[in-house]
Amino acid sequence: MYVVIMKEDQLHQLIWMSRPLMQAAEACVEAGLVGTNLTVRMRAVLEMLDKYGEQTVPEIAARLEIKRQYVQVMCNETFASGLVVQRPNPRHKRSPILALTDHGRTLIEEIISNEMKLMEKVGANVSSEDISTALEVVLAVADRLKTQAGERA
Amino acid sequence: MYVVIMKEDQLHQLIWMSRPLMQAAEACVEAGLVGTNLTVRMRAVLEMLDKYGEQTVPEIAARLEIKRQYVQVMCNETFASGLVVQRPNPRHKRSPILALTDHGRTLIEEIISNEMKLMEKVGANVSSEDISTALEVVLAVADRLKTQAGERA
DNA sequence: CCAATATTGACATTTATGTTGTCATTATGA
DNA sequence: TCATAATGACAACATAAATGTCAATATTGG
Repeated sequence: MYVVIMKEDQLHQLIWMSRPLMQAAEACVEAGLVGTNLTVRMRAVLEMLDKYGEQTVPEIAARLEIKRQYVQVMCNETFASGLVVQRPNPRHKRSPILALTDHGRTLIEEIISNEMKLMEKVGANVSSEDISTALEVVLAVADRLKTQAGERA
Repeated sequence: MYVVIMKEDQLHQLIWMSRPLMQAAEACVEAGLVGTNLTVRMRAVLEMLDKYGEQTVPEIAARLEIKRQYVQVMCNETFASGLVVQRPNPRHKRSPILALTDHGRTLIEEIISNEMKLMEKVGANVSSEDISTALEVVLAVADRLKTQAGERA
């Protein structure tokens, strides 16, 4: 007898795998941070600055989709570490632009480079095509779910 | 000029989509619980009982991969709601087996059925094949990441 | 059968990751 | 210029979960 696994069941399963996936990913990131004096949230700030360039606290908050008040705390910590400098913001005098120092850039790029090496291992026996497909699916599904969640709220 | 997006970058992106995906999914689940007097964690307990049959608190904890002490709290709440009964456990006298009441079963199956309807919407323009592929990729990646995280710790 | 060991429920404390609310201080823009 | 918005700073709260501990059983190897 065939057991037909319906599309909806698979989608449900896919979506609920996101939690263990995230937890495993965070555990790996955390492991990669040992010895750097960085916390996961400081790493997140550095990553945003490296990926999208220098920016203000509210901008980072928008990208991370978490409240600016909390991002403020994260950024203050990161600033205190000396990996980031505050530069005057021509667009808003009270809100400095955060930028990586050389040390900060070197550090975050090294961390991300190590994470990429981990990605090589993790994706070793999965084809590029399948990863592309998976990414497309997940992006589409996340987008739809967000819309739905927004509508119901 | 072509911009070649490397496999590793896509995998990295896929993995980090798990956070927003999870958040959107949880928001949808929460929205579906309005009017039921259920919390998200009570729903999780009911789902485990519906999916894997009657079981004890430590068993549920193992499946959810969270500490038994917290699952105990979740289960006590659920028990208090009357959606679950405690049955004597022949294998361990201090640890009763939790089982859904008829009302509990009806309720959780209705909730999940509604979630499945949401899945239909969300997956409307994604093919079954692509969803299968995505699920396989995500399962494989999560598994590998867990192994990695375990090894480093 | 009994002693050593493990399991479980119950409870208290602590931590991590945020959210929400508020205030004073600027900035901005009509 | 004046109403409104944005920002940083701070406090309070919420939630999910980990951690530690205890007493009461249960289980199991000798």
